[in-house]
Amino acid sequence: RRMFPTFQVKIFGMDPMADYMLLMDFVPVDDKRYRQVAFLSRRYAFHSSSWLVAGKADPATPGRVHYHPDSPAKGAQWMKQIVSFDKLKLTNNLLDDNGHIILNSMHRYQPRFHVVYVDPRKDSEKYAEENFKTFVFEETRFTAVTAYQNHRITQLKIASNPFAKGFRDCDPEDWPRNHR
Amino acid sequence: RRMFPTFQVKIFGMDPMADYMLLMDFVPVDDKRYRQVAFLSRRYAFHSSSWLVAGKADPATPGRVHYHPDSPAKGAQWMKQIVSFDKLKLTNNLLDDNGHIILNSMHRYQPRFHVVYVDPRKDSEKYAEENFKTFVFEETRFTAVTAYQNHRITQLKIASNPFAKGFRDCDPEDWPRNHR
DNA sequence: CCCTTTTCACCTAGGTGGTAAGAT
DNA sequence: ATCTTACCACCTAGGTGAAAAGGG
Repeated sequence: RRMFPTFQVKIFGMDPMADYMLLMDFVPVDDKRYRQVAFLSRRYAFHSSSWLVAGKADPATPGRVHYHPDSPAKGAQWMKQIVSFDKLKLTNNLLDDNGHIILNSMHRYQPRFHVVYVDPRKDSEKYAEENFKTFVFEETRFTAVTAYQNHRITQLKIASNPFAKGFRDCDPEDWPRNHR
Repeated sequence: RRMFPTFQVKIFGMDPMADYMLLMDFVPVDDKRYRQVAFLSRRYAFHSSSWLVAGKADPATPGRVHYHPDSPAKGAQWMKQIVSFDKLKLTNNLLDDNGHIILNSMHRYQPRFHVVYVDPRKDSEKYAEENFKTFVFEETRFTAVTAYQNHRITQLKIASNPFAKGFRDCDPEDWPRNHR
């Protein structure tokens, strides 16, 4: 499924006339597997708001990368507006052949953003190191799940993802009019 | 609206490692404007199956071009499968600002297909002429209309365009089973 | 009369969380 | 008990010709 909210960046400082590839990958934050504990009251099940360490991380195949579908493009094009990775999809299927990013459920991940300068020189492979720059935003870390473990996350997504509009109690557009 | 059926080409003979831009444009077939004649019976209106010349063509602004959205891409990528221009859209709105191809209704057009080799040399502008090749398939000529003038064209489109499935009398998939 | 514009029901295509059943 | 899978109703987004209304 798609990652939501979408990873978005505003880019400055590129050479407007040069070509760049933009891509993302995901690295494990730690070597742990997590789990949730549910409290059972007489009538409802609640999930605790924090994660417990459940043991050592599951083995992972080498991480895939996701190229932004507009790659390659000129610096001017990338800088013109916010770059959105909304086509990026995550899966827990180790045998996936759709090119989606494979993550282990109940593990913590750090999204990474990479910029590759497309070097026009013939022996560009030699300069791979210097034509490559990685950006990490720690606030984008998350725990991968197959089902939401926290009701407030569910509500946040229902409220903000247009495709989940069918689960909203009331239309946010009407809120100022119908409520006070 | 989209052009349907879609213009599609199978490409051979490119340099697999070189970059190419693929694009289309439309040129008038002649300097004429056409019209239809309807026969009126007691109960129905019929259109004749041929076009009458109705005068000299309307003035036209310089034709726009449509770049295949995958451009630029490597020769290997273009040759791998049939290239389909299904995103190309036509309009009769002279003030269109969606980048669609502008055509005059009731005029005849010849689609053209162009291949541009992206020359890596610094002074590539000098070689523009030789890096450019145009292909014309006369069987793709058509008359632009705002409403279909021929019932068989309508039926052909309803039968073959998935988006018009709602107007089909019976599902072509079921045909061998439900009919004989 | 002939053609164009606008709106509409009906599709394709695909992204949501809910839910129930399944797995360990 | 905890997590995963498969399917579903309900959305977004947008491509169809029909039909009615409009224009010259």
